[in-house]
Amino acid sequence: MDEKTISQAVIGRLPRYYRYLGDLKDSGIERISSQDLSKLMKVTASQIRQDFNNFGGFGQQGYGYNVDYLYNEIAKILGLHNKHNLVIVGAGNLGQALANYMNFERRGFIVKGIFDINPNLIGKTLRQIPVQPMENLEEFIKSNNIDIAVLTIPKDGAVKTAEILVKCNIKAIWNFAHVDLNVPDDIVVENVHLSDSLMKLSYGLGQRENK
Amino acid sequence: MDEKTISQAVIGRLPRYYRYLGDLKDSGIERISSQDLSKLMKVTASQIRQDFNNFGGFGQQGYGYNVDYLYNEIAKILGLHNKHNLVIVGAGNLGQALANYMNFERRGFIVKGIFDINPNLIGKTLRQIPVQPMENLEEFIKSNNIDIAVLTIPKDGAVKTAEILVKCNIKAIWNFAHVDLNVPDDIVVENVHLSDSLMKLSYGLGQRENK
DNA sequence: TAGATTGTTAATCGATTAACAATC
DNA sequence: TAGATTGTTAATCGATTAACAATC
Repeated sequence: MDEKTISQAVIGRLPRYYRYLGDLKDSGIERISSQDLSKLMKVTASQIRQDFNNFGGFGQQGYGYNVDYLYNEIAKILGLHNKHNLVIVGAGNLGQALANYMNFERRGFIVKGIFDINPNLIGKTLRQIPVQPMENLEEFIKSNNIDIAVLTIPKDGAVKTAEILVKCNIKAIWNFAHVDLNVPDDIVVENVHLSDSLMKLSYGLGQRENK
Repeated sequence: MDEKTISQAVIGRLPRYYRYLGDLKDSGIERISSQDLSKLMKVTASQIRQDFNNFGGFGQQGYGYNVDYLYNEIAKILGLHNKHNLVIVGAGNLGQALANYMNFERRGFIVKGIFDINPNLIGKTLRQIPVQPMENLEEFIKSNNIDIAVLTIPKDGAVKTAEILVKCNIKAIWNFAHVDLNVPDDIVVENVHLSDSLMKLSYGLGQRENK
């Protein structure tokens, strides 16, 4: 059941829809029209209807969209009901922050292992999980059914680690290193380039001054 | 000197160009053609030339682009030579991670203050900077020439804090909370929605299974 | 000068918005 | 039934790619 592929633009908007629908659900709102949602989210109603229709009609004429149903359908599209084992590579501040802050477990992402190169961190535990030395990574991924690696280490380490991950047939990499990883096409890579984001902010500040 | 406004698509690509040019510079490479850069970055040479021409011609026919010059011009466009004072609101793991990991100072972003609501954190220091209670925030921003607030607190706190920030005439907000902040147009907001990113990765994994 | 490569115009492609018929 | 609102087609807009003349 491989329907026509959906554009990245659409996929990129789904999490935001999901967030708003979750809020509506929490406020006990049962149904919403594309027009009302459009006002709330500051996008066009046309875009909302087009986006949802990529997946084949979640609404009903004259009624709108059922919030609960739509919320759930988007979760399905995004694969949020699936469970995935993951490892965090890099137990520094950022790795720790993600482990604590992301609520991975609640979202179906199970943190199975944490790895670091720094001997001072090894053996410490983060949310009950002991930090292991990098040498264990390859073996651990292979024998623990790990789908995802979160890379929260500096760029040189990240490139090297990515090579190991490829060897282990990792399925996805959530990459926080400031580098583009060169991995085969069938590995899902999602980049979070924080410094890129900060540079965009810097640009915005510059424009602001010019006015 | 307010030239025609540049599309977000172009601005969004500049940090990546900047990163690659920095690497080329570090490897001692002096000049590069759009074609060679295109191979390296996996974008079309046409796009590269179009992008740069938005700002008016950084290259030279028959030669290409001077790496050092281009690197510097992009830095200027992004406003990376400017200095900005900032505060971090939220001294939890993520706030700490950013303070340590982002190398703010090296990039012209000066961390002037750190704030938190948690009494256990107040008084502790992060890179020589004491964590202050939230009550001090408003006064501190006004009297310390703060341009940017980094929001690393949960969503309810973030919305409330944004209101305070607006009152203080903050110029920009780097928002890590999972919520869209509703602030006046002249405030630059750059969002980092980590959970959105993770959902996109989840979608990618789902697609992968279907093949 | 000849070769290389940009700057820039024109063509194409894709994404967004508008409009409206279908239908609840 | 009449009113509301979707699903979907058509029109518009903007971004990307291709092509080539200008020029170093």
